[in-house]
Amino acid sequence: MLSTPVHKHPDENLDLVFRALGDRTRRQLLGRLSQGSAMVTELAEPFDMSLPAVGKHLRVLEKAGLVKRTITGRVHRCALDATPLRTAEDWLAHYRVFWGETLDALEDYVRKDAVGKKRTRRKVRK
Amino acid sequence: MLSTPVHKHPDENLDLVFRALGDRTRRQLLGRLSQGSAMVTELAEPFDMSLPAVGKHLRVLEKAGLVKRTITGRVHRCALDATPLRTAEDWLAHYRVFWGETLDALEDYVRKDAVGKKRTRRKVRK
DNA sequence: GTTATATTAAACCTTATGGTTTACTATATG
DNA sequence: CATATAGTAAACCATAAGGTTTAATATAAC
Repeated sequence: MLSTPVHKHPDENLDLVFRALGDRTRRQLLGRLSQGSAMVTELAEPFDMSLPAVGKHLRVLEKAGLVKRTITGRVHRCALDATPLRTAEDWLAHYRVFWGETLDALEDYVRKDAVGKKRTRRKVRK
Repeated sequence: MLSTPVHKHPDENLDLVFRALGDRTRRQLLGRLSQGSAMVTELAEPFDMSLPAVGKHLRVLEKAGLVKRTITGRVHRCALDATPLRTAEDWLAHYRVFWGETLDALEDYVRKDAVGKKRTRRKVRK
């Protein structure tokens, strides 16, 4: 199965996602995938690294839920699934307050949140 | 020195930050620090883990630039520095487009993409 | 049916991680 | 001075990560 891993601890998911992002190669793979799905060989081509190595990276991304693959015959087509990144960003959002041009950022956040959840606009207190 | 690590590759910084975030304990430490600075013993107290272990986690966070410490006598006071998180969020921001109830976002993306690549509109496969 | 292609599996290596315990150092405090 | 306190250092251990190479597997193409 392995399609969308659901974890007991919600944090476990964050572990997987952040750790998956903690590698340049994997971030590049995601970057590539953000422009469209691709088969493993295609994905591996730009890297100075063996195919199995890239395969492993893809599995890490898959386990983090960031990549979905569809097997058709002998070709595995990989596609980006960004939803876990949203969880990551949600976690980061708590810290936005601490890094600066906070008024804009906060407004931004509120706006997005309001749109996303169809919630009555809250006051920005502070 | 070690105060603010500057890395040759900007990506190296992202590696450190994301990897630092990829551990529950360290995220909890950041959470604690987000409510105010604290000395190492205080930080270690809630964890079922030896003091040196927490010390190591703190050093990981420090190397990622997420924690700053000021030594006064024998006590090391640790404080959150969230600026690297901003970098992380900036990276993530590129993917916001992919996780939304994305009509706006998608439109946004398509517009930007069209401008950027002068490419014929692709199908949104799903 | 044979060969080429796409991909994983397995075995292996090296270094990193996350934890422990047992020193050790330095600063407070009685 | 003697001792408690705050913290790191060092040595050690098990497992995970990131890579390699050499099979092995399955599908496609000739």
